[in-house]
Amino acid sequence: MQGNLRNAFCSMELLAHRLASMNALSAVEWELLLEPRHSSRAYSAGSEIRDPGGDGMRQSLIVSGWASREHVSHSGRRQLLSILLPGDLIGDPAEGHALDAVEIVALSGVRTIGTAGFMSIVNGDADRYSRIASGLSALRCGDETRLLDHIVRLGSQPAPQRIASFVLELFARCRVIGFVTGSSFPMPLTQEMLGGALGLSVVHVNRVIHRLKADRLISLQGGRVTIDDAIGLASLAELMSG
Amino acid sequence: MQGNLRNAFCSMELLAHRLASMNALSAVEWELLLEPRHSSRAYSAGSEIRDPGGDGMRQSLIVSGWASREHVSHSGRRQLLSILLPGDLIGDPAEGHALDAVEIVALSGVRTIGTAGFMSIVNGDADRYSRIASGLSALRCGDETRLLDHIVRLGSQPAPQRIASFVLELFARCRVIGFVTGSSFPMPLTQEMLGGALGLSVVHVNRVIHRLKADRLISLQGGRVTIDDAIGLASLAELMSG
DNA sequence: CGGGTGTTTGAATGGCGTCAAAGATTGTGG
DNA sequence: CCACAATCTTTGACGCCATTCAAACACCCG
Repeated sequence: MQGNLRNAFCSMELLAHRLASMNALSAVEWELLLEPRHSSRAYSAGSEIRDPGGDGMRQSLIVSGWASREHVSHSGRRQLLSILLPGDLIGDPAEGHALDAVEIVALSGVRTIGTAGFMSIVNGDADRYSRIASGLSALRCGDETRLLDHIVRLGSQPAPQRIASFVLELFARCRVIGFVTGSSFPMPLTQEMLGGALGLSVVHVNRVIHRLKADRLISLQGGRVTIDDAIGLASLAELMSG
Repeated sequence: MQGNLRNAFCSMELLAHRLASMNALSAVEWELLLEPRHSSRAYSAGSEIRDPGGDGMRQSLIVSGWASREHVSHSGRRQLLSILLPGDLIGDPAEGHALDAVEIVALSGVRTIGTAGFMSIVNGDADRYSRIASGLSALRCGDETRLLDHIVRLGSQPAPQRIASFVLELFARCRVIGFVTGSSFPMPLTQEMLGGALGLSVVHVNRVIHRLKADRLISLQGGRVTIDDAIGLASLAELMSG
């Protein structure tokens, strides 16, 4: 994987690895996935990831950077509905999934590649690309699971548990895409973004994080999280799919 | 519709009306939908709606009563993820939708009819039943939208707004299935269930409801909600799909 | 070096949960 | 039909979790 990292910014490598880890892929499928793409696009932190020309560019794959689906309420409050990592897919708003109709914002600098062509190829030959297709639907299912987890977090957990379970979710997702070194992973989220996702104020996020650090559960530095006590953190989090 | 209500307990009439209101259905599709079913099953309040024999009986349609998808955390706290009304579908847990893998509990007495056979007929002849199929996928999309709304509620709204937007959601859903008379509709939910759905304690639900009544926004009596000031309630709720 | 963004801390307020107990309602069996 | 149990609703008191306001502090970048 080391050598392939060079291609990470113009290929679907992360997606391929995620799919392969669920279902062994055929040679033809690998070929389609690793074929170099040229429809890359860059977004600066804070900008919206949209489909400017209606040409399907919203249907894409995140190859680097973090983004989030979010809802801005009438009062101006921002609720982050879900976090998008490298290797995550952004679907077509017109395709009948509510998740894909929501505004998507780049949280850090983000680079994407279009997947409209790829998707139509996969859907056009259901036999040849059956493993990819089933893998894609499994990824969707994972998105839905995270949505449910988030409801449980917001509805029934106090702030420390919310943050703990959220960090563990991000940890697990980063592990799958190979972003974990040791027991630490990058988390380019400001405390304001964390608050926006978890329904907490910036101030309180800060205080709770400090408590978690004081309890030697996690450490934070330079945009990286280190999980110092995985067992303790997990027993604090106690979430459904944890 | 009056005369058909007699059949409501052994047919898919409510579902048919929901589908027809989105997409005009062909005669053949109407025929399939209104064909009498015999796989009815009854659940008492509080019992779990499951698939006892693995014979697909979990895949069903609610014809009467209310149910909820819920998650019971390790500490015993119950979080209601979504409410299921008559005319709502329960999917197959093995079919790749996280929502259908969650425990479902009857909130009141519930009657269902199996839909496994129906679904395989629809999926087996995509041309003949295309409007039904697209309608079913639209219903799924609506489920997903409600999930997102719920995240916004739990994450960014104080108790009065949560209850207001929740009541308005139920009102809109009841209207579609013809359960609204005047500006009131049945709501067989205890305040404890409301709290479980909205992430609030029973006591606080009670207090906030009283405030809403004092403000002449809603009234409650005999398991029915009456919306006294729709505009005021909506302006309080301020939700994304409201 | 200065400005902007993000982090940290304090103090005060209030929303909401918890505990406890008393009505009100429903349903059930004698 | 009444008595009783069980469930649900309502109310008060109290305390904590979390928000808000405010300001100081660190960091990054031009």
